Amino acid sequence: METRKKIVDFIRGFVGKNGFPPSIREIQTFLGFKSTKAVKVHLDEMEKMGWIKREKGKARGIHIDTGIPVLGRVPAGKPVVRYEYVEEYFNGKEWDGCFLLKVEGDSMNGAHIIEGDMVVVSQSQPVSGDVVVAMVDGEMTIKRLVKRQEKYILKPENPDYSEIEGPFEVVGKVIGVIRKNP
Amino acid sequence: METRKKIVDFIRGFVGKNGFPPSIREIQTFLGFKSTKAVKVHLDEMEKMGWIKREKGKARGIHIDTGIPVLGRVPAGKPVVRYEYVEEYFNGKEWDGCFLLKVEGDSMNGAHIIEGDMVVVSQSQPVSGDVVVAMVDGEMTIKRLVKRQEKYILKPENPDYSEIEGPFEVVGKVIGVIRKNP
DNA sequence: ATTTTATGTAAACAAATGTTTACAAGGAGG
DNA sequence: CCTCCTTGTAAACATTTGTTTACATAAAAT
Repeated sequence: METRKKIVDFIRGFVGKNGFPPSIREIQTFLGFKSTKAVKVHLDEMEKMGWIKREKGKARGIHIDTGIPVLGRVPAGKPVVRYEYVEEYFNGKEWDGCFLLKVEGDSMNGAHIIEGDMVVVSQSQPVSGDVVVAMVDGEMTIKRLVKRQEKYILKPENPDYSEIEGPFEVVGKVIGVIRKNP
Repeated sequence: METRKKIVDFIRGFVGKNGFPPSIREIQTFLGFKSTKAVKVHLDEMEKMGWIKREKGKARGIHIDTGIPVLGRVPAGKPVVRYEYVEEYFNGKEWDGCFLLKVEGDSMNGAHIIEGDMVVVSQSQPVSGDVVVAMVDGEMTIKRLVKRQEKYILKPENPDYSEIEGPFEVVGKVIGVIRKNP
């Protein structure tokens, strides 16, 4: 494989495993080089090409996209993860500052949110139509917030459940769903 | 806030923002300290308590759980992210080596996988009953793999679609689902 | 009151790590 | 053949960064 591809792979793996990027000498060792210079030249080039970003002078100051590669349409054949085709990585960065809540019960089945799912909750102001987490009688519940006749109500997506008009407090807005073993 | 809580918060934020952990001196500056010693003592203590892990001697060698905090049942009131209550962080590490595919169409609605979802695909051997990604006629599709009369077929969860018996190749197993704006 | 402990300052020290300079081997192209 | 470019070696150099030693201060414990 081409040296620079090897390097990005190595960095990505290293970060995934250790939580921090490798030093230049660690990359050197991985490549089997006998000097740091060649590695530095490669990194400089890779930075120029936008493959990585760096904090000049800082130890292990490499920024790299991490996360799960999002594959679009792969030109024929099995979609093997080839970084040439990856335009995007999913790493949950858009969910910074949020928290997860595990879903119990089936009241949101209609919205395709099922028991065992984890919902990503953002503590931002929801609007009518949003799925929200609300406190009702000291219990947390996930429902859709709907404005009806100048009043907000909680509407389950499952017709077996009834609407909640009575006092509730919106905790946050559901901006994502994670399911672990479908 | 207590100093050590401040430190974990800072490290977590720093890693989230920069992709690598802070140096001791950067933590020192954040805390407004005038010496690195106090920080080191705190880090030593935090390591002993299992809050963090470290690679001795390595620059920025701090390991810390990152990701989105998973809140269980919070004792009354709004679930504010207080690290005391967090036992778990979601960071997608269990999905290492997988890739994501965007779902088009509604053939998996019955399994609560809908258009726009991203499925996490593992290239491991699926068994009957698993949701899989398969190639049919050069097109990728998501269906449930079912064994029927000693033969494997692809079964959509949506009754509007028909089963596929004819030649197909299983690409991988769907082991997770991510939905961005429910 | 005295000791102990926790926490921090001050100043060096040593190791890890990024950077630079000088040079060599090999291939591409004129 | 010769030059240019790429890629790598070799050896320092400079900065960043973890570690250590000696001491100060305040609160808690005895």
